[in-house]
Amino acid sequence: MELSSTQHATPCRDINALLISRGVNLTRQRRVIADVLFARNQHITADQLFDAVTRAGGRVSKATVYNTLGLFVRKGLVREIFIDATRTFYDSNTSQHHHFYNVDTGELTDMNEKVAPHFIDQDLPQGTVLEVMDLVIRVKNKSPQ
Amino acid sequence: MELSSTQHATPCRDINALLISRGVNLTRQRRVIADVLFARNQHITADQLFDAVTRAGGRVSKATVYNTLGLFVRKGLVREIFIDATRTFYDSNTSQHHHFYNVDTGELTDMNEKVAPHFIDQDLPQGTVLEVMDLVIRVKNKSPQ
DNA sequence: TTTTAGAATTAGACCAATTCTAAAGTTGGT
DNA sequence: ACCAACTTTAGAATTGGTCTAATTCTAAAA
Repeated sequence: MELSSTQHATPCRDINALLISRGVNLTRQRRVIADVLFARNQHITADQLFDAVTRAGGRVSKATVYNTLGLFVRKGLVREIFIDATRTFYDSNTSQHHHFYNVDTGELTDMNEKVAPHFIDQDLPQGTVLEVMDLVIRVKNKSPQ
Repeated sequence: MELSSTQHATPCRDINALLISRGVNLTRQRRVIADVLFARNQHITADQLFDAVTRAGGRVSKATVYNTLGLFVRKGLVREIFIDATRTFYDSNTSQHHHFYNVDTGELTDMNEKVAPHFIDQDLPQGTVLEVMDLVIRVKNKSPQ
């Protein structure tokens, strides 16, 4: 176990336990991906995650990053946020919350609980149940007027 | 002006006026695209729109469909809805409303006004103004118990 | 330990949606 | 009619992501 740079002091044991508790089989690749991903709450693209994992010295292919993110989404470990056709983010914070997206800067930020809408999550279309509620408020920089 | 099939009895004059009023220069291609698009309220992909325009006898390239949709979005004539990395819909109804997306059927439907959330659209991040609020509630078919 | 079967990983081919390019065609103002 | 600016076009290129088939790993049994 050659984990040289210990810049993110994530308790390895906890992440292993987390993965196992969600029915994810452990592999070296999944561990290093999870280490980087869950080091902190963040919004990250598959590509950025691949870079981050690579920089952290974990040798993992891009396909595995995609596979693993897909798996983590299915297991409820991360949330997928579709911003547009070329921007899919993964949010390491799965608690129910919403987002601001700044179209000028490309920045994605969490919405304060207080600002978030209150919903009647009944009244869904006949014969359907809620999967996930995605609210993205697109904002732009105030023009310097 | 060889408009053979008049299946959608959209008043041509109104659509022309609409485009002009939004600062869109008129061309044959933009007219036929608008005719098909605004024939009714609908959620349509660029590809579906290309097919529909082609079926209606309007000879327009796919690049023009993309260009024109982009233009119409910028001019506030249609709304862009990003469902995932491979599904971008264009909504010919620009009035403020939200959507249900059925992940099983791929169906996108309008949310009833009464169900929609009520927002405080203040409290946006510092220095930003609202661009557009995108709420997509993803639902799935109720499993047959 | 070895074996084994299923699961996971990989590189690279592939795919679909979209954008780009540069040449040709339109348009509206004069 | 003429011109400059704008628009359209086909096809190439790009991008984000998925698929494939061969290889490697894992964990449990022998």
